[in-house]
Amino acid sequence: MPTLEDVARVAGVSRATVSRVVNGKRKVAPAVQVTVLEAVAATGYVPNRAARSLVTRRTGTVAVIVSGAEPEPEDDLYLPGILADPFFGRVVGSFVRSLRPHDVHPVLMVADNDETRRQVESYLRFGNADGALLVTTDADDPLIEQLMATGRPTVLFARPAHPIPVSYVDVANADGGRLAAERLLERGCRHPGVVSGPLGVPAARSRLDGYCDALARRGHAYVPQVEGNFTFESGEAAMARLLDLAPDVDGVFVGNDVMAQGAIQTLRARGRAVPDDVAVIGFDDSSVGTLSRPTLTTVRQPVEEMAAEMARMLLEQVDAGEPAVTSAIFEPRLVVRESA
Amino acid sequence: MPTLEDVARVAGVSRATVSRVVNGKRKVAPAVQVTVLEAVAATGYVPNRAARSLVTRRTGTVAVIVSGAEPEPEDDLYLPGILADPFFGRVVGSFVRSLRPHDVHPVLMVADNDETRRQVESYLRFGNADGALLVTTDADDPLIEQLMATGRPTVLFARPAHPIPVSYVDVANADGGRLAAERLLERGCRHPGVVSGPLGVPAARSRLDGYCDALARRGHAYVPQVEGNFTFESGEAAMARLLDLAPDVDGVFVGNDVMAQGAIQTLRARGRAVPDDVAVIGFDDSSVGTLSRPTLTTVRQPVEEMAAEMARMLLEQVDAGEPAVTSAIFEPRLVVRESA
DNA sequence: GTCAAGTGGGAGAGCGCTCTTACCCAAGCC
DNA sequence: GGCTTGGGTAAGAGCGCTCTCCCACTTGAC
Repeated sequence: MPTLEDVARVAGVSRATVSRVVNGKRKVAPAVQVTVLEAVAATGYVPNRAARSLVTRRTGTVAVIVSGAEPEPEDDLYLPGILADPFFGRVVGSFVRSLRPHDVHPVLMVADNDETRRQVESYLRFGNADGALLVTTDADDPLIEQLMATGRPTVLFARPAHPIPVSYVDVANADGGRLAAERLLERGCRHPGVVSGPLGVPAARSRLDGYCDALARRGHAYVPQVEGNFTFESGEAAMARLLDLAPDVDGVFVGNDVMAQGAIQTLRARGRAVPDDVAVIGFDDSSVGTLSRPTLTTVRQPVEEMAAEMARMLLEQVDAGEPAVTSAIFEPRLVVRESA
Repeated sequence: MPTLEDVARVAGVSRATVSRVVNGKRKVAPAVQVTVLEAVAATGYVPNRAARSLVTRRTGTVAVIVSGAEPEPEDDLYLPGILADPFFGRVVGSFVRSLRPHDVHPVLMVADNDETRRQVESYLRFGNADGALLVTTDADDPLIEQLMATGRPTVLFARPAHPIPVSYVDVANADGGRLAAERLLERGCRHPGVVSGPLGVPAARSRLDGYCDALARRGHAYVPQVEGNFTFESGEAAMARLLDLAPDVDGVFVGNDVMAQGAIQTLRARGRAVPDDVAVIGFDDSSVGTLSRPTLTTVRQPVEEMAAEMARMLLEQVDAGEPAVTSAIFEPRLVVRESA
């Protein structure tokens, strides 16, 4: 494995000069630069990350932390639900793509209990990664505070539940609700209803509020509303309750796609055609929406763009050498398919 | 940040002794050991990975490589399909869990074209990771050979298409086909058919063969058979062809769950009740199977266990200091739900 | 022509760790 | 009693890199 020393010898200059050329730090005479570059090519030199990291205090890696409540020991699957969600892969894939051009690599960590949270914190505190990208299912995850305490740059996916000086990206959830409302009205729905996510989750609340606001502006003072918990089964059950509450409902906005599938199932079971009798709009544009019929009209978060922005923010902070507090909010988009 | 030096000073011994205690390499007098351990606790010392890695030539990280054909620039999603598959998260989550107790961390890399494959190879070749865990959708991925060439330990998920001296884990695909056949016969199916995956894919072929073999043993000399390509749409289309080919079919084994969803959709559209008129069995136990009605009976790969075994194999090879060639085959399990 | 300022390159000191070598000292042996 | 033996510790040499001096040289102004 060739070292700086080897390159220096071949190029007939000192180690320091080679280092300067490789890192482009200080001015080097063009002629020397060419010689060095040739020597690098000739020897096949690649900098040793460990050695560089030892002196620069930079690792060239960032931690991608997947966090959330401890999983239930259901079946033989012992992982936080988010890992089994296609959303996870989309986010992570986008991270990889965004970091690669900067020669930064993501180290994956899972934090699902106090012990693992502590490990993650210590990993960062001791400089094993230059920063953290946190994807958590829990808007007031204790890990957020712990990461702040390490002093490393950190960027979250989704706004934290409580005000904390930390960077994040998020989608304009309320606007998503508004898009759904407008679409339903446009289709001619006269009796819109809603199946919201758990109202303790800020995102779920915003989607609901945006939806109801938009409807109120068009004269719908009262919107029958039931609450689910983002699972298929809760979607089935919530839809059943909604039908009991408002039998004449002809359009439903559902807090996420998985629940929307459940809702459609209930509608089918009760003999209501989708979208002709009842139109359904989901949220997320997860792949389940295209793997069933009717295909699901949904509100899409630009997940890949959001993840790319997280990476960009983080690298900026890492370069600056200290955490900053910024945010970016992305506009959701209505993806019209068959269900509404 | 405390260093070995600091600990040594507090404990009143030399750096070397502290190092010995921390790494448990050579015998140290019990009394001294206690003193050192106390000093470690008092200072909050944690070894610096970069410094250690510089001298040991070990990084304490392994590359988790997701590979496959270059994705189509469809919509604004530019990622290999596998990343958006829940399967990916299950595998990766299991890696993290298995590596963590050994203080090894996974670095995620995506290789989807020649350029990125080259980068991954170079990353490993230059010792930035101690080994590689490869999850590829392409059984004769060129990356396999490239990884072998780096001389780093490598373990694959799924047997490579061509004989190559490399370690892998796999599921007994043929046994999965057999399980499906037995289940259908047990239900009383008289006219079993099959929608296979692409026959160029070894796993798809084995599933088909296992299924047909088991049926042949029970007198079903001829099994109507059509081919799909693992997508929902191809499942819909293949099922339609199968119905045309064999209108009396009353049980179908489908090469994966996503196609099975498509098949069920076609059956429903043609007025065949599932499972009463036609029973359907999928393969994978992906989450889509529980997000629709009827829920899908399927053949489950023990993905988490398989991934854990990959990690175990890799660590063993890393410890041994050189690649080895071993394999482990896991038995699939039938998960009986509503569709068969 | 002289001197100050500016520019490019070299020397060398570490970064924090491991590991080999050498040393010390107590116990065992003839 | 002097010697070996061997466990246990200290000393110090790097691992490959960056970065801060510092020196040599060029340039421009007076």
